[in-house]
Amino acid sequence: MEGGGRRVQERRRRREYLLNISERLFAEQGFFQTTMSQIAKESEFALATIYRFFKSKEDLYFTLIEEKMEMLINNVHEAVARVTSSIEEIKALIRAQMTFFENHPHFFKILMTEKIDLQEGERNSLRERIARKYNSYLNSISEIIRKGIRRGELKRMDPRETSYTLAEMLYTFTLIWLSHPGKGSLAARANSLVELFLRGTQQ
Amino acid sequence: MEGGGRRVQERRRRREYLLNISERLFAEQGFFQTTMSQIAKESEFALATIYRFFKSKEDLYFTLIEEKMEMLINNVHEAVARVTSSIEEIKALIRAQMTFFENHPHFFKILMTEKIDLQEGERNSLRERIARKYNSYLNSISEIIRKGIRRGELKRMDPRETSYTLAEMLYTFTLIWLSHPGKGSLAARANSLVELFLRGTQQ
DNA sequence: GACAAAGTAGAATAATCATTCTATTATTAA
DNA sequence: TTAATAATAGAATGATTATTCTACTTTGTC
Repeated sequence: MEGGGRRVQERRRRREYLLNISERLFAEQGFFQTTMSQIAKESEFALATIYRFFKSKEDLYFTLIEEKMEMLINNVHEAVARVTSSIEEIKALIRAQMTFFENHPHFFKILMTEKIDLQEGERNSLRERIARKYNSYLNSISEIIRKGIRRGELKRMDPRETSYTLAEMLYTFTLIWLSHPGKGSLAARANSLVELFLRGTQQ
Repeated sequence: MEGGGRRVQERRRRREYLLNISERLFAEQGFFQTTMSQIAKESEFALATIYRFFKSKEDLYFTLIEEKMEMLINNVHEAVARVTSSIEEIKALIRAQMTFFENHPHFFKILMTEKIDLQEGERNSLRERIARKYNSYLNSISEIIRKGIRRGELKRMDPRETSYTLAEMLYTFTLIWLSHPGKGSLAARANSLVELFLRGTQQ
């Protein structure tokens, strides 16, 4: 990922920059309300230059989602691999994701926007690639839950339903935390979520 | 709501029909990919006729969301009013919503699409009206949670965070249930959700 | 039957964009 | 230096689409 001569590296840097600018605009305004000229203006690239990096607006959009999603999945995998018990795995999973979303709030917003379409199967082939990736991400959460049940650390319940719910709870906490900044640390919220997920709300 | 002469009633019926067709199209294709001509063709109304009922495409879109949201809120309020304990209120809330989404799956899809924008404050004044309504809906859930905590039926926790989470869990269960039809009854799923929310996942 | 209101078809309008094209200007490797 | 490669500005293209307009038809009311 780091290799290549200076030419190649600079090109990669520019591409990265373009992706970041686009990510912000897409997050703030949505796909259809963001125009290519806007991206050109804000990134200070010429319109034609953008098309040297990406085939189309859709290509740009889905590429940025795919690359960030890959980063997220890797982060989660690494964090989970460092611990052993299922409970610890769940905690690691939650913390890794919250940290990632904290550092990439624009991506979080885009992911929340796309989520519903990723679960249903849209015809768009670019979206399908991402949908597959998103599902593999959900499946890896399911796997953790399933293992927890097998080990007797968790109750017997539908692993898919439970893991999707965990993912959504996590999004909710992240959303609230992101939209009310400065109120306590991220880790504190992570612990509340773990509590809620493991032990529920009843007195 | 039922009054008016035949003229008025027929007009209302046509308006209703138009809203239903639009709802389906918006749910299937999203706001920007759905065109007014498409709505005209599918509803068998003339393009100009649609503009007799609604000022603009946005007006049509937001009106349909607002009216359905009002129905949802009313249903939930009525269901909750019939029981007394907090636990029963939560169960009633969950069942009422699931029933509603089961009967209005297109609205559910649209609501999931808009949710993220409703929580952040978009500039659009039509959307703001809905955002207010959506927040009052979330607040009424918060109120139930808060009361449960006060009564000692629920643990002490952040009521807003907890209630938003409950709403999201509910959406998740509904989404899974809707996309895998025929697998057991709705009520059964409602009970699983209640269990998960109240008692958590840990063995 | 005759006037008014509402509905219709379809063209006209006007704006917006994604994408491509052209001609010009750096930048680089040899 | 020089040929090639990439970047640029900005206009041209081509398509789409929300909205309005016009002229015509239906329907209901008196």
